[in-house]
Amino acid sequence: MGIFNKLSFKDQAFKLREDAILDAATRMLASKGFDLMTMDDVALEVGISKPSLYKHFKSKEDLVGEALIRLIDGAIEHLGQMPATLTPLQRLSDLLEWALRVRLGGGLPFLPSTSAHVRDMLTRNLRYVARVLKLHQQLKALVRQAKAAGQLDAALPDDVILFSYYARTCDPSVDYLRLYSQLDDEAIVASMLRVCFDGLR
Amino acid sequence: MGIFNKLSFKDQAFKLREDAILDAATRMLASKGFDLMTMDDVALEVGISKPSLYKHFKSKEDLVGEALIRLIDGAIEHLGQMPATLTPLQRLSDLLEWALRVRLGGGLPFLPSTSAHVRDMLTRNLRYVARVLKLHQQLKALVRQAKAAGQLDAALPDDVILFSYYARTCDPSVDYLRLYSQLDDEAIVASMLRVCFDGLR
DNA sequence: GTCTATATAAGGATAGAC
DNA sequence: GTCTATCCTTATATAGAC
Repeated sequence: MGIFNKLSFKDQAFKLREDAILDAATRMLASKGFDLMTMDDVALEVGISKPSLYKHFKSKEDLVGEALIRLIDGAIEHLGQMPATLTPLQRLSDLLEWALRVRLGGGLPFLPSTSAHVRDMLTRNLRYVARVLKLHQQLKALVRQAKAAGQLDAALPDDVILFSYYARTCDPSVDYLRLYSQLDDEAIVASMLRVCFDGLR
Repeated sequence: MGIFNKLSFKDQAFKLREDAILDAATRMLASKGFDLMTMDDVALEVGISKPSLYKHFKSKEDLVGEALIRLIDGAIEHLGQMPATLTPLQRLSDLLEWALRVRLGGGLPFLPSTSAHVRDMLTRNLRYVARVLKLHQQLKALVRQAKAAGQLDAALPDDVILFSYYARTCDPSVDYLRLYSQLDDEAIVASMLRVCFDGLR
């Protein structure tokens, strides 16, 4: 029994450290991007050595994949927690707002991959692809409901709406507005939502 | 006199090769992005050796900067050639359409820098910054005219409109639509324009 | 000015001691 | 399981011959 408790404690500590690693990786991905995030940096930030890091994640690709899976799961969870009273369009808007706030708070956008390298890497990560597909199906259903209710432009193909929607979560204008405009985070979120659904006109 | 002609010929050949290098770099930046574009690849594609490549451009950053300057100049030139009859909004729409077609044809988006690394690099390139600023001023004037004429949402700050506009030229949804939707290039351009100015609603 | 050959540096990944 | 020390590959950049 004592042995089992001891193992359990170890496992708990292991799990805690794993979360710390994922947190650090997420922060660094958000600030520096995939290519400039080094395993040395992550290990240093967490306060462990590189070989220890590799005991948790067998490669950099694996680590990044897990961080993104956690993010997608957060989005799915946020979708599931929404009050039943919201319309499909309100759900889409609410999730985008959530994603923008996560990002402005130092987190990651989903669809972080404007780079073909990262995109290909993620495509080979079957667990990641499965999660993204699950989220994609839920969002596709919302888009169809919103279109049927006249809340989204029915002349636009589903794919166009969905990919444009994803693209807004990783829109570089957020970074530029933060750098070069006087808007605070609240105003940035509000502007992005308005531009997304109502356009520039 | 003969010597001067000879030098002139050499210079011409040098200039031609320089254009070939920039063409190759542009194609590779568009397809692989900054980090995966190697100087070896560029030299190989042009058919010269790496040291020769470094006779033309003193660094990878320099080469990429020149390629992007050429691109921005193309945009400025396209703006200048527009018929005088176009309204400010039509000019903005026309330039975005041009940028999207350039990109779909294997070229580059301006504002290629969703990566902080590339963005910082370009910020240090004063010649590039100067060109971008020139284009930015022209577009800002167009945005203000369009707003005054009621052709753009006056409730949106200029910065929001401008950065969102730039972001549409490098929108990752273009890549995803090409990969995963049935739309041809014409339909993609039309959809992107509609989404940009009228939103998803 | 062009090449072959090489210096140099960064970073992903691991061997082996404890 | 954790560390120190190291390997190995890749890619930028250059030295030096012709």
